[in-house]
Amino acid sequence: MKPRKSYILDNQVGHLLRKVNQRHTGIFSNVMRSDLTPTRFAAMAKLLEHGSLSQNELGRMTAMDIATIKGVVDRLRERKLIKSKKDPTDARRQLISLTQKGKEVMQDAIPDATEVTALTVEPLTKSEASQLIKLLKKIV
Amino acid sequence: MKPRKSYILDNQVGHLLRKVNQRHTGIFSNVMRSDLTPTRFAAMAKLLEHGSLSQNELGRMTAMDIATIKGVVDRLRERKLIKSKKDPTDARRQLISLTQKGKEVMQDAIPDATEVTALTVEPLTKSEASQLIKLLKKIV
DNA sequence: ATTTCCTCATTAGCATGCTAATGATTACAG
DNA sequence: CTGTAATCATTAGCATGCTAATGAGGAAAT
Repeated sequence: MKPRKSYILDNQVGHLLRKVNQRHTGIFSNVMRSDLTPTRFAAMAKLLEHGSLSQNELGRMTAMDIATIKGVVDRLRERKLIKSKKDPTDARRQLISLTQKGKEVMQDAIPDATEVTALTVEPLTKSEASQLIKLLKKIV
Repeated sequence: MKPRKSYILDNQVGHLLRKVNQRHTGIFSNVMRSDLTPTRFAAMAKLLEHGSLSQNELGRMTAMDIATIKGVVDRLRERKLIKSKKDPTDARRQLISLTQKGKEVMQDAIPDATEVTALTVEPLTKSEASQLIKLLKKIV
């Protein structure tokens, strides 16, 4: 009879991912000087790159469903980091873009985010870090 | 002058971790037949292993802060999967343990969870999967 | 032009996850 | 023994993240 392997929670990929993710968001909130969370930053980074996007497009690019991105957009708009207006060519869409203040915030935030990444993989060698990224990309 | 490397969100470890985590929780909710989320399952797995724990201990073992574990414990108790009683030797503590129903649920849930892990790393070779776990453990 | 289908956005509800404030109890130092 | 510190649990508030239901608007076929 084959003995059942015991289930060790701390060896499971899912549990490890959750914990590593916690570590990352902790580092993020320590290092980031602006009032940005990882998701807010992600949204703004995509807006910086693409200029103007609908909420749906922004959600897809940042891997947030439409309900989640709406909350993020609402809070960024409250803080005057983004603005939205009706798409003149499609009345269903809200076109979102960075405000001037939003662009300025991103100038500081991007170096901070770069440091967050460095600190997150700090226990790894350079080669291990790029291996990790390679493996993560493979299972995204 | 050194040109600043452009910031590509999709290359950042944090963003990748968030997306891989999403993938994992999606797989989890598809595969798991019981009404369990990853955190509920984690709590029950630790209780199965250790028998009886205070909320604080359970939180530490599952990497949940005390506010989060309380919500999880409340919902598991509502579903009669765990029970809690005052610690007779320390009036501050709530001792949590699995109910009989909770133990039975875990008998099905553990094989499901094992499959969740397998599906999550399914795009990787065996060697890549264990490399990933090794790297994640190193930065937890 | 009408029907049908698809897309976009909003909303409600539930769950996870954090900080901070509070109160109760225990442990420890003097 | 008493005052102080530490631990445990609860609560409130904010943010992320999902599903499901709804409604408004656009696209395509006949």
